[in-house]
Amino acid sequence: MRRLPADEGSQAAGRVADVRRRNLSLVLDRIAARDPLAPAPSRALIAAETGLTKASVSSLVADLLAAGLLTEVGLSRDGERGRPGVGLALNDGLGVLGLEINVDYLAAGVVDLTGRVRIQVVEERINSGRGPEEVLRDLSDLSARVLSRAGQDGLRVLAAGLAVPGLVDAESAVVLDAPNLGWSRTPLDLAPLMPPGGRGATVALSNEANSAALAELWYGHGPTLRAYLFISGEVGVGGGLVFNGELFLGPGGHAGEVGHVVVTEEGSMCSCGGRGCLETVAGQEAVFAAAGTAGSTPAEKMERLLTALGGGDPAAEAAVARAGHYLGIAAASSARLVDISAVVLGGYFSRLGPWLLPALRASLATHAPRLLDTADVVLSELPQTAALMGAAGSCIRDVLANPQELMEQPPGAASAGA
Amino acid sequence: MRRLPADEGSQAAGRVADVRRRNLSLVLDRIAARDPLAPAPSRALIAAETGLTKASVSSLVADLLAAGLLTEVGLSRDGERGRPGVGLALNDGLGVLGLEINVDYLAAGVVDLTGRVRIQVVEERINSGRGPEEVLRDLSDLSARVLSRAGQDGLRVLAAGLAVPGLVDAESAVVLDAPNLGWSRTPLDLAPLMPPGGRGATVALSNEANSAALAELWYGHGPTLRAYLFISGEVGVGGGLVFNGELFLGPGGHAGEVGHVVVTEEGSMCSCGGRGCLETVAGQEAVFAAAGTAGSTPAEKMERLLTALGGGDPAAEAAVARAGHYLGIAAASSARLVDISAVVLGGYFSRLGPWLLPALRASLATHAPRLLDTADVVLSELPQTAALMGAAGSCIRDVLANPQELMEQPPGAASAGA
DNA sequence: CCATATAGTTCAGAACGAAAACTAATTACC
DNA sequence: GGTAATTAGTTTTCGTTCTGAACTATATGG
Repeated sequence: MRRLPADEGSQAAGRVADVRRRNLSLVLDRIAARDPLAPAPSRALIAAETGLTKASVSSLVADLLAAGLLTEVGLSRDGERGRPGVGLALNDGLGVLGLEINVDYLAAGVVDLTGRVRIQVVEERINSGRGPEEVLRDLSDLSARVLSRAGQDGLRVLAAGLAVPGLVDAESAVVLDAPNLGWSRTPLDLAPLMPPGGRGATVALSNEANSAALAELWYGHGPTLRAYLFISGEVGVGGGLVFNGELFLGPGGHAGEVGHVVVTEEGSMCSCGGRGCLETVAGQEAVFAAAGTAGSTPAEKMERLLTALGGGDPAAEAAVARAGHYLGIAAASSARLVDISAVVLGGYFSRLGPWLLPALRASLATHAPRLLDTADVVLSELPQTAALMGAAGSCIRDVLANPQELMEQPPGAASAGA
Repeated sequence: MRRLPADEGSQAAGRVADVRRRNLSLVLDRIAARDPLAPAPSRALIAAETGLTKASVSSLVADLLAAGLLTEVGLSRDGERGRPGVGLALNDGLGVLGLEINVDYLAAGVVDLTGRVRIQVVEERINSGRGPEEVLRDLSDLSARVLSRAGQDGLRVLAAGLAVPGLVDAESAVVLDAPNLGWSRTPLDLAPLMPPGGRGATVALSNEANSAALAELWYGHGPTLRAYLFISGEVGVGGGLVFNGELFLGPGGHAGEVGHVVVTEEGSMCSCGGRGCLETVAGQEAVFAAAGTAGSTPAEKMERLLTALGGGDPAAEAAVARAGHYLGIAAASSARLVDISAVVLGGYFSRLGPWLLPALRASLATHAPRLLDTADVVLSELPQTAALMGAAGSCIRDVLANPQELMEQPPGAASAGA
């Protein structure tokens, strides 16, 4: 019986040092997970929460302070007796660069370790049909502007992430298929986008819907949901599956493509070559066509559709309800296959909520009756640049999960790029 | 922003001893993953494969030998120069009990640590409609017979697993919903089924399709597949998702319910209360009805259907092709949502292969055109009791993953149950 | 001022894997 | 047959990490 190579090396030998890495990350997580309004946790509190001894936490915190990841923020007085604890917080002088290429805009921003978007620039620009070199040049300019402002604000930028509207291979930084940009099997030269002095070798490439799903996890409804399917309505219909606080990418990295779930047997041809995909009945083009919405750009059509809906236009209402119906079918199937307990609608779906949700809920009730007892359908409340926030957030999680990489070189030493 | 309780304690503090547990398990895995025909690996080989030092492997193996999990099996001569290594193998005097309750039979068996089914008894008996006490009593008798034979064969039985055709809550040993048995929210008293002297507190309860999917992983096509959806055709249609050598249960433990993926908008009512579920068009009843197959039991109908198919009966062929068509739609949707690269058909589907596969492949080609380039549709070759093997296999994996539990008490000491 | 309570540090101890030196067992070659 | 070469496995020493207990530090309450 032949076995796959992946079978062999899947597990690495455990070393004593791994325990340190895990516990460093554990301490950081306890501090990062804290509600910003709550008082900053002390060493003693972290010890009690994690099960580590006070001695261990002191040692771990000392390392993290030395690495510059944490800062001590005064005494935490709770009015109790005894020595007050010293509050610990993530160093908000550290941040990561988030980048986004979308069909009709480019965006760059810096998010600090606490998750606050400190700097953000969006540039409207139709990118569909433009070549990757051209687009990356523009993005690089935007990035340079943002990084310059970050320097002025005293922010050290550690890593960078880029979200694009298409399937990607993150390892090799290749856009496998981005029909709405017209890119296919397009390798991206991301090295020039890497902020100087950043740790790690390159910019993390991700799918836009996946990143938006993660933004929802960290900055949106995520903390109240255990498992959800994020459905992103842009020109195409993308998605992301989040389970237990983690994005589920699947073995090949392409999970969550809910836009190509089959929802109707006799559907029209999809850009993926299939038939009956959700995208063919709930994508922007399909809805605009069904509603009879005219306009020169997607944004313009969207405004007109909203106007028509506001005015009670029956064709518009029917078109959106039809999209909701099929979204419900896709959600029902997804819930059964992967056991999600919520659906979050993002992108243009979130603006259509009042007209979309009734049909979606009715459809769910028909096709997965008991699901609505425990599951929820909610609208995303994140801004347009959710994908940027998610791409940055991934980098932040990465830093917090591997703090030792920052500890090897003293925080003052700026690396000299080759 | 409210956070879920699960958010808090999800990570446990790392301890130095965890490294030991992980490495013990790593060594066991290297030995267990070995092809039974290949020579038994030596300490030195394991060291080279795992990246551990020879000293560490020696120490780990010494513990595992002392715990009775491993045995030394003579010298491994490869004709090379140098001192020959001592072959290491799993102790085949240790086994686990696998149990299965199905609609028309009960089964019990003992599988040893190497994965060989050493003892197995199947008792045909229609269980639908019978109460759980009655069924468990019969199963207990069967189990006692099997355990007695195991004792005669010198097999020590460490743990037990039970597969049932329905949704389960494994933690609380409750069958949430097993429509084909007529059980709903039925707690099972599994303590009496636990083999005396076994480690662990109770019998692991699992879903039959999930367990069959795991049996496929360990004893069927699994080793050659990276990620697959197992679709089990019994009275109902069940399923299991396997990624990277692990069953994906989803956050609530109910993932893989492919039988209730929506494949047709205007389908008939399903037992789950929904409409258009795969089960309503590819379940046994639907296919028998469409084919016009008569008979008093499902097994009898199945034989007649196969006879009709063998004779070229157009109604039978059309009925099975129709099932294949909808299986293809479900597979296409699943592939997009969770990025599987193969579909394995089990249960009664595997016997219908020649008539099912062409329609299934055609349907996949229509709805997910590029998928067949990289993905595969294969038939399970496992016996009827695949779920039993999978339930036992889970227990074996559990033992191999936590060998320290066996090391605390010397192998001779039989525990006295309360 | 002193008892009490809580926060945080220091230090010895145990568990573990890494590295290197060592012993053991076999083959190749003269 | 004897010796060098080669590979397997063990022993010893060391560094890392967490734990637990003792200790210091800093607050409140009378």
